[in-house]
Amino acid sequence: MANLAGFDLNLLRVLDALLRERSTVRAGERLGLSQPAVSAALGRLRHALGDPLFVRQGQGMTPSSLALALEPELRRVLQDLETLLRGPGGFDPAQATFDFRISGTDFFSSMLMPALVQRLAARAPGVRVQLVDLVPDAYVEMLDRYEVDLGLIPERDFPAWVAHARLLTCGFVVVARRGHPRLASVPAAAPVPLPLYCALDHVLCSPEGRLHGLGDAALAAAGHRRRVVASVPVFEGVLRIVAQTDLLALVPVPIARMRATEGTYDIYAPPVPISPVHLCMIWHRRFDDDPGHRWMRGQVAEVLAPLGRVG
DNA sequence: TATTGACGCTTTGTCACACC
DNA sequence: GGTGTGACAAAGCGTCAATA
Repeated sequence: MANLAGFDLNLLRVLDALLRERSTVRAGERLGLSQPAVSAALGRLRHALGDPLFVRQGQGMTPSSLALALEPELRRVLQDLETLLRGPGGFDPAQATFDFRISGTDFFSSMLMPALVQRLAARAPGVRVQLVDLVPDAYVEMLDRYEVDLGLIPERDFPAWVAHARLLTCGFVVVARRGHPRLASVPAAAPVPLPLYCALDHVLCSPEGRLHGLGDAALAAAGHRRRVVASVPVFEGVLRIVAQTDLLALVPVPIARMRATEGTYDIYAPPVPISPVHLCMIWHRRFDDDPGHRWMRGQVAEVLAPLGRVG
């Protein structure tokens, strides 16, 4: 392995870009270098670390086991270096250049990303933001493994090393396709009669692929049950299914309202009270005082603030 | 003793091209 | 379509002497 005295630390940025892109062409684009420059840097990395690091496979580069093993620590070191070089309190969004990964459902793809991207373009053009799918039951671990910088999930208990802040409280409504034959006598926005609600089939959004959710718990508390016949991992899919079938769905108020003007479905109140969900952002405490991270948390909170308590 | 400028070597970049 | 390599150019860096 290399020693620090003779090692060019810029090579770590190249290794990071190669691990992210798995291609010398795309790594070059990410770094602002030509493909041959990345190839040469990879050659120097191979020599310094005594490992091939990447082997060519088809039209891309596959990392070696050593490259994969280095990845988490490499990200941490680069993050620390950025923080160090930025200096205390010296964060300037207009000059900042970093990537920020957020994990969340497609709720945030609709309710957060458009406004957030617009903000970044105006205030921090060098910052790139990525919304990545929630990996079921691994939200917290992804923070620890440097796979995401921020998680957007329903509030619950978190480990001590996870910091969190509540963003909004979100109620739920029932949606059904416009012209649903069984709901003709139910006025829009009125509660769906409980017997009818339980008699109809349902679709729900579950990134984990579950066939039960909040609605089932609320019904069970009232001594009733419904039949969920489908689940999809995104709300967009739920709304499309609702619009094209006789299924009902329970969806967050902001999502329902956002698409209501399209006229493909109507909105009703749930037949039983559904406890609102507190959505929060979570991050690793090692980023508590990171100026860039703190600034991004502020932007996310500000974008979602107008939704406030909905429903 | 610290700073500055000249000089030369080394490193790293791009371009063009061969190869897989 | 993508990677690796040779030729060449530019920039960076260390050394050394001159100077304040």
